Amino acid sequence: MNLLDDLNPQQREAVLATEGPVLVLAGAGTGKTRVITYRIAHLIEQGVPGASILAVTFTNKAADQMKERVAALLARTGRDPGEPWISTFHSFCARLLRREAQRLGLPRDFAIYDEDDQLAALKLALDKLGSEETGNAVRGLLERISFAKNHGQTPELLAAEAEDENSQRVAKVFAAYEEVLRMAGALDFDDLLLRAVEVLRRFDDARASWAHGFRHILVDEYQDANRVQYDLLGLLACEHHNLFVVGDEDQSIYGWRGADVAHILRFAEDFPGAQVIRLERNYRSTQKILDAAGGVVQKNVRRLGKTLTATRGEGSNLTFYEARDAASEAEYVAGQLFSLQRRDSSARLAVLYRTNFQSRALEEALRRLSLRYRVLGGFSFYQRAEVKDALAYARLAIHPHDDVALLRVLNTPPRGIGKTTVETLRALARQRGGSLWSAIGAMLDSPAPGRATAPLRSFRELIESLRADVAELPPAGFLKIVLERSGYLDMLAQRDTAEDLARAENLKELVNALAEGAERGETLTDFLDRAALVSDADSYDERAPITLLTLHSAKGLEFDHVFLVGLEEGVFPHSRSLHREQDLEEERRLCYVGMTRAKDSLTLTRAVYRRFYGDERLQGSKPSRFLSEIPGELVDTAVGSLAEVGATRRYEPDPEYSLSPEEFARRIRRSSSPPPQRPRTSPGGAAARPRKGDTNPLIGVRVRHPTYGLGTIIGVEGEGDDRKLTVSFSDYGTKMLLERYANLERA
DNA sequence: GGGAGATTTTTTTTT
DNA sequence: AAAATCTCCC
Repeated sequence: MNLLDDLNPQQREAVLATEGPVLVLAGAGTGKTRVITYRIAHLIEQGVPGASILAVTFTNKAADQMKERVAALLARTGRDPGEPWISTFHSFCARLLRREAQRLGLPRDFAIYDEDDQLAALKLALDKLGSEETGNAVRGLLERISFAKNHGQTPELLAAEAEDENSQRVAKVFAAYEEVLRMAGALDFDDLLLRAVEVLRRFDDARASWAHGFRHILVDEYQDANRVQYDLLGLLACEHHNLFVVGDEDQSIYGWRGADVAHILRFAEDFPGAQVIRLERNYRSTQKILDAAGGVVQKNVRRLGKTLTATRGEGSNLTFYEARDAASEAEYVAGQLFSLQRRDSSARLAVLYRTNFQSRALEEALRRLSLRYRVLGGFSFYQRAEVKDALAYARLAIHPHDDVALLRVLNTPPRGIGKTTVETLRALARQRGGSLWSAIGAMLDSPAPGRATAPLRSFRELIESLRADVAELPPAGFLKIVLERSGYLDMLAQRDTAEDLARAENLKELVNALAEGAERGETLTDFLDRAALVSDADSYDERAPITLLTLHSAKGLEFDHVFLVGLEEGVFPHSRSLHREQDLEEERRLCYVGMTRAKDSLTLTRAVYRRFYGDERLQGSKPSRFLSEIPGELVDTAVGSLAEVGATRRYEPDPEYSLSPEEFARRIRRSSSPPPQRPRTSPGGAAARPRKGDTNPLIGVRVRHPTYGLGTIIGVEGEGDDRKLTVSFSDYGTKMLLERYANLERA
């Protein structure tokens, strides 16, 4: 049986072009993964050893899927798949670094810091600098550091070119952060890529041997490559030049993580002699869905452009539903899911949204109808506190100078080492320029015994004993000992709530997972790597009848019927993308990705009013601009929808909004467009009627702000110079302003 | 040192 | 609304 018979002419061309650089521009649903997997199978069939093939993806999900499919194809042809390297960029780099770590002076068993760890490390760094930053600012700093790293910056470089005080500070924090990681023997996600590139750049023999080893390199979703990943590919392909990349510039949705569409746009210049093959036959969606999605993304400027042709026929129109609020939006979606499922119990259905918080309303509605569903995202197993605690003990046993891990478990379970002691230890560590672990040693060696001496001593003994065991025992056995000796299980048993029971169960699960891993030959370090590198999206279960997921995690998946919810300005496109054209283009691509997940039907919904941050007020919204970018003739309005798709109705934020659904719908119908204007509010006017207990006459006053425009005062706090006003703006949501600075005028 | 209660923050998207 | 963080008191 010939594999090539399964492919169309362009796909076949891509599979057969085995020499030199190749760029496959593959629109959504055109068989991108198919081309990669068939190519791998074809190469192996041609006698290329599996181990000389490297295929990289961005997600574990994609990597797993690819492995499975390649194995299935080769089983068909009766070939032994050998061991092609199929993994994500990050786990490939981790693997490379495990072999090459010593060259860089890294411990062989370096830890991998996930985002939580990074944040904790950054806080430690800030603490060392005596900084006061909290929550918000810390995240921002981490982003800046990551950005710097991904653009080839070091703390020194950054400091050298810093022009203002702020940049100077970032450079300083960056340096302190790097020092925390260095001392902990840890690498963050960015480091994995950077350090792998460093090895290949600095050591000719290393580069020669890795580049020699991979005769064929294949890359999925090339549009998501950032600069470091691009560099890595260049280095790995430097000998054989057989670099095969597949991507779609219209599906580049990771710009915020450093992905640069430019890489795919100029592949042919970067790799001279590259062949470019286009796949434009779409096997997934109906033509109407493709045209609708195309209509949106066509508004983008930075793209190569392509037209997808459906092989599955025209299909039916999209559906639009405008609901009153998030709850009724969810109710509508749930109802539709219910009847779709009734019609065809094997149909695979999905609800896509921009941000995770939108899942809550949907979940409630689904549960009311007793629909079974899965939510992608949220807490993954490895992110649970108890799992992270257990793994932190393991990390400490391997590398006790890991401050982040140490702080995590120092007093978990409670053993009498509280804030004061931790502060003392931190001070000591700072002063000695060492880790907290060595500070514990120093403290215990000093003559003056304090209140925490005994607990610290027993903690030290605990970790020492685990250090001795970690080398001796199999991973699962070791973890069991960790849980017993640390008193973690006792703590859970003692508290004995339902939650603790579940935690204990999870830990059992973790021990099992380690045992299973060990059967596959995984070491404890391998397991820790995997725990750090898996993501929520990897738990995707193909058989689940209904899946709720974000647009980002939907990439690469397909469903029979798709519901895209929350199509409102500020939600999707996201409010933080509204002010930069390039961000908007990315949102538009995200919309394209979401729409093209659908095979048979696509329903778009939005809520007129939505609640944010558990605010008691509902915020009015404008329909997402994407709705008006879809050719109108492709969309039908659902029965019961409050408005047609094209209606550019505009709603004021409505602080006192409290109409019944019926009354609400009636008013909207009556005043079709223009919107249901509240009577102009004035102090004391009917519409400005304050809520109970609120007597401040300013409430309800309409004001104008120089940048935010028109708004309504909905809250007053404080007196005189420090008076703070909460104002609800039509286009910018609710803001808290210091009256003194806000420059407000009565409207 | 620890916990209860108050206060503040969170909402992009992921390896 | 829920989670994270802070504050205060025993």
